[in-house]
Amino acid sequence: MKELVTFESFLLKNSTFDEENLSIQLSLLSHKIKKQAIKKGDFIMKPGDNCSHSFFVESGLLRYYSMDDKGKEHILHFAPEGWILSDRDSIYFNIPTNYYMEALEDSTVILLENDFFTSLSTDVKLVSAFNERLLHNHIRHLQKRITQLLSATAEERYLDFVKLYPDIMLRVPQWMVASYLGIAPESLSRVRKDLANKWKAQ
Amino acid sequence: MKELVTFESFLLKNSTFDEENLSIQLSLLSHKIKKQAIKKGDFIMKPGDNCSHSFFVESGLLRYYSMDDKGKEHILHFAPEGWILSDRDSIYFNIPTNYYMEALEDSTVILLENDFFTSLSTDVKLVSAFNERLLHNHIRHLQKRITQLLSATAEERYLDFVKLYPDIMLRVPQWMVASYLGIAPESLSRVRKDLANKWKAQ
DNA sequence: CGCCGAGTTGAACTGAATCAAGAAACGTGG
DNA sequence: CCACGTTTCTTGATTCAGTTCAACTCGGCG
Repeated sequence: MKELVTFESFLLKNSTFDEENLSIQLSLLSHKIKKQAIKKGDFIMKPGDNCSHSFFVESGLLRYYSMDDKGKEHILHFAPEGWILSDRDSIYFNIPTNYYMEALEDSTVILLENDFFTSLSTDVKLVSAFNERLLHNHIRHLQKRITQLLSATAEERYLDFVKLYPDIMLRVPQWMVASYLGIAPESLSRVRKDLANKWKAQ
Repeated sequence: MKELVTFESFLLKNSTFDEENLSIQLSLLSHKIKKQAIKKGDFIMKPGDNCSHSFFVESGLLRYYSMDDKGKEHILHFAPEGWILSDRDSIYFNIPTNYYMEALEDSTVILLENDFFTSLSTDVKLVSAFNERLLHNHIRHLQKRITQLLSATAEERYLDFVKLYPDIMLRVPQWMVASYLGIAPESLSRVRKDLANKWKAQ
């Protein structure tokens, strides 16, 4: 079990909502905020579902992945505490999702209805600025991933991964990291062995 | 030279702006709307630039690419007429871009200042809805690309490419398509040869 | 005409996948 | 707390998709 990242601190960090007002609003809305405990191995979304909300991960760890026509899993990203998990595509265009969201540890998430943020503040500008920030963060992340997949070798990708998610290597089975990197589990094992040898040789 | 996609029709398709108002607003703003003609081979953005606007491609074709540390180009996407070209990352977080934007044909683009859309309509909700739509389209596109890079072979990627951009294969040198697909130009040549043979054999 | 960039083709090479087998770690029930 | 089966990880041998390098063709263009 890792530290608990409060939803409030997340909102403060990613928006310009006034601190006091936000606190008040959150307590007023407390009955509307639905928390959900998820056991390791459980799914909160599966292909075909029409995704109507996003999830804020308060504690634990989830993964977001798809399955290709050959039955192979591809992990798009991990969502540890403090991250938001959502299929923007499914929500926004109102189409069934192609992705799985699975808990890799016992976790608690906060359900975010689509209209949740608008009820947080009457200031439309603030709300849309906040939403925009989330979208831009998402885009940034995706774009980095593409550049990496286009140009980096298995080893480089692994090193980048460790930088991005320093602790996740310790929290999930290694084959999932391989799935994230888009390489075979055996290859990751070898990459790590080579790096260890290089390290010793120095 | 291909057809000209008007900026107005683009706006109408991607927003809920009222048709008449939009028309009026656009003519009122006509002095603020800057068009730019770009000759084939010219750049409208290079790494290090602080990108302060987006570009709507009215006619012609551009490419958006990066250069890795080994000097290899990677084309993130093409932007034919009717597309918007922007580095969201650079604009939003106000950091220098890592990308090139180059005209592959003589083109005309419309410069979109960051505050342009807000001046289009006083209705904040409409403007932010429009912006959101663009962002979601972008995310959708990026996510597809990642899934594809993770799971598809060179041949599958090429077939997907032809579906997405039916005519671009004819408008740009083949090695650029290879760069978009993340494969060597020789490989693309072979993929196409194999496909041609399969086709004949049927 | 001769040059040059683009595309093709062949041959050798290589990074990573696949297949297979064994070792280690893990969880569960007795 | 141990024993057992299951999953994960490692290692080796082999294969394969795609790269690299080099030679050659073709079409345009000064």
